[in-house]
Amino acid sequence: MIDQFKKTIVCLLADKTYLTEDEIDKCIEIPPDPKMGDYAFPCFSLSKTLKNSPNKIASELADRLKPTSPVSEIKAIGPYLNFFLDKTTFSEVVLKKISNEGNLYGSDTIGEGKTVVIDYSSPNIAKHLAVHHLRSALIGNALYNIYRNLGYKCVGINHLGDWGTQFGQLIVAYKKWGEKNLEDYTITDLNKLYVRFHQEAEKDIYLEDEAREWFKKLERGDTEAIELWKRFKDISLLEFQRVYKMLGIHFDAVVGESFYNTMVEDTVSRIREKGLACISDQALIIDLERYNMPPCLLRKKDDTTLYATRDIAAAEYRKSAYNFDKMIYVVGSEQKLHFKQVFKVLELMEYDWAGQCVHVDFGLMKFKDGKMSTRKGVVILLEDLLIEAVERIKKIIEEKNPSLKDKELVARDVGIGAVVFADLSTKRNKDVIFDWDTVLNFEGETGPYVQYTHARLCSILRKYGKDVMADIDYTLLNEDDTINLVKNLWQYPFVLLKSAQYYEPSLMSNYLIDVCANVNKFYNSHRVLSENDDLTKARILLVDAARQIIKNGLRILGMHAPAEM
RNA sequence: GCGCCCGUAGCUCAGCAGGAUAGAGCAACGGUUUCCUAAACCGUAGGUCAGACGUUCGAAUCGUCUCGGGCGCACCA
Repeated sequence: MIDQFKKTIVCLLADKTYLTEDEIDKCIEIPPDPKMGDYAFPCFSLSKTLKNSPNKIASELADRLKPTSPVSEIKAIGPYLNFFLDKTTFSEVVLKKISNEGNLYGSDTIGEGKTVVIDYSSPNIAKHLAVHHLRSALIGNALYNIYRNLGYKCVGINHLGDWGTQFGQLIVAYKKWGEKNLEDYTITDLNKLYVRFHQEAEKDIYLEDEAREWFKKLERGDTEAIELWKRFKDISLLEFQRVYKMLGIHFDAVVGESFYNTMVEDTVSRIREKGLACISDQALIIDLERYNMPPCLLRKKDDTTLYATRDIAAAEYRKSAYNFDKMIYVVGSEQKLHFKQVFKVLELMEYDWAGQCVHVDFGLMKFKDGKMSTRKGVVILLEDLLIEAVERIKKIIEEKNPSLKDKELVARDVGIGAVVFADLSTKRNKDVIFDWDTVLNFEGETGPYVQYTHARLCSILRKYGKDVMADIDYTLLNEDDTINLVKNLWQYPFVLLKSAQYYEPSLMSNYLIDVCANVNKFYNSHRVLSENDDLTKARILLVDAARQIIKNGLRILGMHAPAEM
């Protein structure tokens, strides 16, 4: 979607300057203070070519440009040429558009006919989903929603870590210390085995060799190994599913690394045929020294494959299965080098789609006193966190709104929403320190704040009880804070586009905070339902539009927007 | 050692394809409820944008270096 107001200004300027529309478009800014205007054109760059001071150029342009609707005034303020929109026309265009498009407002068609594959969550099996698994799942899920709203066909893939030496480790641990019948095992039991393996392996150096031996058996299809592995996987999936459901995370395909086991052979052959591979220290590698990278390992000296090998095979498979236009890997930044290597190998294999692969990385989640580690068993389980959040919300509901219906449901929406929003509200490349108080804070810039604002707006509309009409007297929406809110709502589609462009859901969560701050300011200083019918109608339309934007935005982030809370 | 990321208020963060006086929230203090949900709103206080140099009409934003923190660098994923 293009900003039609900005477009008008660009056209006006293109007519009176030497600059192209594109060049002007890039320069146009929004002034820091709305009193200065709605859009601004800085004249610094023109001052060089015109050999005149920017202030003078601005005032000369102000004289030469005639404001035409929707522009009501063009004024030079210092070196800036500032444009004022006619408030009435502006509000009418914006509010009518939102009213007409409703749930679809902000959607775009730029992605029509294109497919984007998104790989997210992708936890290792036999371990609990813990808080540090949140980021990949939530960022990936949000990107899925963002791209889908822009018209792309999305394929969400949960690339389970269900293959690798660690399953050799688990088999060894189970055979040595497994007490119960495997039927009765839970993920907690598996986790204990895993932790125990690493404890014992520090004392017994042969344990790792034994584990590698079992993984080799697994890769060759040994019945006992497969049997155990399958059970481990079933136990894990059952628990994962429960947490994904709570979080509202959706996948189109849950396909683990093991799935590519049969394809790895062919992948390796193709790489060898291209003459890319060589043997080094008995391992099969691709030397990447020319590209300033350490080698990419395809096969260990015991002949088993590594995750890089499987990632290459998976990429090939996904290209043939989905013919994507873009493939996004939502994986922590500690794997940056890995993906750089994998993408380079795809390029060396002469796949023209290698450039369509993107690693959307994100910072580590740590505790105050260090990194979370499943190996040491130092984690907070995701499910525990979610349950705790819901419990705390329940208490607050009892306190503030005891007569609320569907308390359980609302508590879930708000409690889980708080966790989701907290995670999505910092830029993804920053490391985050997990802190219960921060995640479970429900005041200020939080998920509950956004949901609460939405609920208040719904409440007004409920009390109003009539249909919302778009044919209102737009001159009534002329106060500063009202117009600011309308301007803010107008930005939604551009925020959505930018979130996609930068793979950055936090742009959306920060935008929603901004909208809600404006809504609450408006709410506190203007009475919506009043004796004045025309004014009521006008404000109701604005309330409904704001409600719609918040709802659309929350949906993008993967959150619910309860009508009451 | 080499490479990548981060460093903005006491804390958590926004602002970073250079632009007009560096913004929020939390915590602190003070105020707002006969009125649409006070999970809200308003106000006070809080800053050498890690530091230095450079590019520029202009730098929190770009470049170089230093310091501090994180991550990665061949048989784990």
